[in-house]
Amino acid sequence: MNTLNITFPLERSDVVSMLQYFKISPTRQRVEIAEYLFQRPQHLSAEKILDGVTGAGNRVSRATVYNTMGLFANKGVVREVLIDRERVFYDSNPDVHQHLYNVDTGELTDVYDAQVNLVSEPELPEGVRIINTDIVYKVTSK
Amino acid sequence: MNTLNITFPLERSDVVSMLQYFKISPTRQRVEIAEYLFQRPQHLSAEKILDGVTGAGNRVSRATVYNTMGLFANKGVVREVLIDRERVFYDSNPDVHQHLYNVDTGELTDVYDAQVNLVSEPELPEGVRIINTDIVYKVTSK
DNA sequence: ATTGGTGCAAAGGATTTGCAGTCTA
DNA sequence: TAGACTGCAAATCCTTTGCACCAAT
Repeated sequence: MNTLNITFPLERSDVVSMLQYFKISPTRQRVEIAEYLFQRPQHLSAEKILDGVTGAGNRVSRATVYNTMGLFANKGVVREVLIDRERVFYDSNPDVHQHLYNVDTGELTDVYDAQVNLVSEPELPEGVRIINTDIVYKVTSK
Repeated sequence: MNTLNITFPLERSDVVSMLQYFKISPTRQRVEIAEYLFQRPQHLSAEKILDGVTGAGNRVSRATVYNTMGLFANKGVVREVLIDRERVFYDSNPDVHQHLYNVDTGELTDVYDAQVNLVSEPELPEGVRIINTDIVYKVTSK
């Protein structure tokens, strides 16, 4: 069901393989960051990633976290989620899924909905192709 | 096809009615901002709105533009579009539509796709209800 | 040696906030 | 007069950048 067929949590050796698959050289910092991300499918901000990685006893700088997440998002290792005004989230869930965003709490959760496949692709302008389709249900608890 | 049945461009008197409909008191600044927004369906950043309104010979401060757009988005006058990392866009198009975002150019365009109605609503947690559903097709021109 | 990667601190830039002044019912 | 609104400037805070140092081929 997912492209990468990941079994969470991903072990270090699998992380290295994955990075190589994406043509990313597995430096110490990148591996540690990816290990943290792929403990389980999750949505994390750069700050949380920094905290998590350093909290696990590794040394990484903020700049490297930002650089690395930009790289990962670009290569398709994670998906950037721009929903919250405050910050960018990075999604380590490789399965096809949608998001539920609670505007009151700021909570972001995954939704799986098979019927969403019925969505037809739109007519595209010349020369462009779809990278991905983001579907976000904004909800309120009021 | 759209809730408000707007005919662009919206005239001043219609803008006033619309704001009242949304329970927003139509101050001079708010009316001028809304007039600018509803000249036609469009996606504008706060900065562009400020430029546009002041460029039309009106006096509005940056803070008021931000306050007003926050208010408009909250009340449902416009829709906030969070796609571009750089800034928030406000969408004055009241029709049901989706977005096409070109990651290479930063261009944001509307898409109308009837078949999208086939999307089923997801199962929701207790006590929450959907405000709206955002669908964004991210495309590349490479 | 050359290229790529990292880290620190400073810079950048959109948005928010505090607060005083203004308007309006 | 009270409450709502506006505007200015300062503050905030996420993210990017410049640049020196380090690593690996």
